[in-house]
Amino acid sequence: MALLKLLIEEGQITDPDSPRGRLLDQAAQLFLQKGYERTTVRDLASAVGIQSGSIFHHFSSKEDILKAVMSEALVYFIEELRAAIEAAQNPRHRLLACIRSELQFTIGPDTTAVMSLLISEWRSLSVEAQGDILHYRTRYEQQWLDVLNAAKEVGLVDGDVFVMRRLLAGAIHWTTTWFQLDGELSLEALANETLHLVCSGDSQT
Amino acid sequence: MALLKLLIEEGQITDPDSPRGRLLDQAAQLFLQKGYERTTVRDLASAVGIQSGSIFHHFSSKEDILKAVMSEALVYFIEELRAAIEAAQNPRHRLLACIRSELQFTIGPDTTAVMSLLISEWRSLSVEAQGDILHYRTRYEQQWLDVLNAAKEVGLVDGDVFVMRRLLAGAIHWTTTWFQLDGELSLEALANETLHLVCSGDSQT
Amino acid sequence: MALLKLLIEEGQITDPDSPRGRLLDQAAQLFLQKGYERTTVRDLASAVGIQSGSIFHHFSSKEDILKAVMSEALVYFIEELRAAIEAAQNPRHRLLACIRSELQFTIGPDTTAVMSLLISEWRSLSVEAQGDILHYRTRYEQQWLDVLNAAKEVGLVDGDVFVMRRLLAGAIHWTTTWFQLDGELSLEALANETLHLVCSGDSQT
Amino acid sequence: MALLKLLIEEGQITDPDSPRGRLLDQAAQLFLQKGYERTTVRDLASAVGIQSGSIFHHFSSKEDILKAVMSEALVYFIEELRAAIEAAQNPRHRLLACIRSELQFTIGPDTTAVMSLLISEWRSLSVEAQGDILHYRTRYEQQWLDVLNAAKEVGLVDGDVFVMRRLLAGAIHWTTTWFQLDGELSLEALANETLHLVCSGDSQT
DNA sequence: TATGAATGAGGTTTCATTCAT
DNA sequence: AATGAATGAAACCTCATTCAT
Repeated sequence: MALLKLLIEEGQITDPDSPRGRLLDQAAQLFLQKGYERTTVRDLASAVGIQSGSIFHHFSSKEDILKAVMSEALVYFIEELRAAIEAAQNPRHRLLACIRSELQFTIGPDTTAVMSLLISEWRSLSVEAQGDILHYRTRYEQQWLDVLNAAKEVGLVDGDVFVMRRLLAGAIHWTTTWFQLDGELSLEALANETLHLVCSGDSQT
Repeated sequence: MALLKLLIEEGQITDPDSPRGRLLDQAAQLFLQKGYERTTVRDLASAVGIQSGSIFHHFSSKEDILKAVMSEALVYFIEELRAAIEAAQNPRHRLLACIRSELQFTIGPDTTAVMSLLISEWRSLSVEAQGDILHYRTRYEQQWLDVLNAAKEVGLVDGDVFVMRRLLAGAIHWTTTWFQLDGELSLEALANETLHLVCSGDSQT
Repeated sequence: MALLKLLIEEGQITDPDSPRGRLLDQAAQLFLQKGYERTTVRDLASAVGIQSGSIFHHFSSKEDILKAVMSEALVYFIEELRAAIEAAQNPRHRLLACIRSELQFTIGPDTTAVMSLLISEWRSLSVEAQGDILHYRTRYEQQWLDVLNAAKEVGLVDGDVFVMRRLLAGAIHWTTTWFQLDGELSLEALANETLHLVCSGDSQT
Repeated sequence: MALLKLLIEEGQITDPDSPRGRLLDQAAQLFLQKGYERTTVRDLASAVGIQSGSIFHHFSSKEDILKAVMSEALVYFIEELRAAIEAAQNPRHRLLACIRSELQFTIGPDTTAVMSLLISEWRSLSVEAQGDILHYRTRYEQQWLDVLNAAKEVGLVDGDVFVMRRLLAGAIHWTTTWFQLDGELSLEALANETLHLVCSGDSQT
């Protein structure tokens, strides 16, 4: 939260109380609910309470909105992940922090829409736009790989770290289709269960 | 393959050499490549080499095509999964058979498009159509759950089987984003690696 | 009835038991019910129990069907009207015969659809086709005018016979919107009431 | 005229100088000339001088245009008829007022298209739309019936008023097919002639 | 900044008609 | 005579985007 405010102040993320920010929020919701293509600029405008023409004072095109949603989400995820990793004290905790953070992004109350969009609407971007966003994704993934490599070096996990990252990514992203935050399984428990997928670990230090 | 021919003869799956079948094949490819919404019926018609109006002799609407792609795929997956399970000789092999089959559907050369569509274009169906297709999905999932429950009874896996199925589903479906059939990792090796995610197994009987 | 058979034998009207005749019958029903434009060739084919392509063995176009329905109806109406006039014994009865006949065409059980079509779908004909059919209409109207002129000569009616014919035509055609054959008012009573519109007559000889 | 302006100011009828109003005017002309089905939205758009897509800013569908034409016409007819009846001083004059008004709607220069449409394109409305419009028609007809019943009470006419109304409606509507405003017969004379159809009148007070 | 009417390209779908079988 | 798949023009309608106000 504090981190989010900082990023807003720095101008890296749009203030959610500004018209542009409200637009981005609603866009994330609607794009996820109905899909990018099936969401019309009019839908979006009326969700925000403005006229459709007015949207183009804030964004140059509909795709520009999707790009902004994605890139701002990634900026935030990158920073949040960095902070979580830094706060952890050993390779195992750092790996758990990655898992917990990504689960949080995926199924936590505030970011679930944008996280899912990154995956579900990737093809809705033009090739050029994909290139722009890929930049951010690479930076995000690099942090995961660093943590996994470190875990491998101390024998916490073994096997191909690329494959491992991908199996984990799949398992985590998929939670969006079934996990209920208010269900019996807590996010923390799920994070632990997910950690066990890759490190059949013993003591939980 | 033999199974596929049987289903075609029984009329449960459209003959891929018929006009309707060619349409379904191309639709699966295009819907996956460009997305359902961004694929126009004109695209589809020209991919098959007919006029756009002619499509509506075979299907009553564009959505009807997507429904047919999905339901025929599921009919095939259900039968293929059943056969694979029946051919396996113990709970461990049956679970491996499930994993291998679903990996095969996901990244094997013939079915990858339709398997991915089932997930990526689910929201493109109207609610009614979703209900129709859900029928098939439920039958498919039930086979997985039966196998996982049997595995749990003999102590092969432990934990919540629903959660386990879902983590596995996520991991497997995600392979579509990264796995290369002609890469270093074989499908069989990946299946084994995936099995280890849930059963930290011992003897590989 | 006897007259109808005669006309069929003479080939002036298509035998209603032939495929062509069944097509014409159904066409009249459907064109009236749904309108010519909203009736598709497929509707028509399936009403008759054949395939849409087969219709074009009997008629060269959809409009050709409408033309045939109209011209055959007029051929029959002309002859029926002539017979009714000839059977009547004085100017008053001849006028009543005209009224009764036209009411019969309009609301009688067998001809109501085709009679209404002549009016409601007139604009659906191309200009050329209108010219063709107008021929028949003129012959039909001439018989009315002859009877009205004769009635005027004996002082039965007065005023402009053209105007009178048109007021009567309107009143009679309009019955199609409200008259119930099985209601309280008989067709004969309605004919008499209609006659009174133009000849405030006395004795009902 | 004054009445029309009032209704426009009240918002019950669209201002004919607004884009929507121009659209309605042209629609009435074209629907009558070519028929609703044969009039395309492009025809309509080009008659008004806009692009076909722009029509859908004003109406949600083509049928919506037809509905609006009909309901606005009826709103006007209802009010005009009411005013005409109120201005007349005795039952005979009130009946004449009804006849004259309806003749005016039918063959008068401004309303002839919409009046005819109400009859000729009724079947082009969906069943639901017919229900909506029927509302207005009923209110219009009730005024006629009230006047006819009052005329019957004072012995001006006799017979079934429903039948009488329908014979009159038929005769009046039919004038659209033959009456020429600039011909020998004046509208006033025709109104009187029509009145005589039902009340074989005496003194012409 | 905001509006909202207008654009115009392009989408899905319809349907009379053709023609090889 | 009949079939029914295919045609292809044209229908209604959608929607991102523009622009005068």
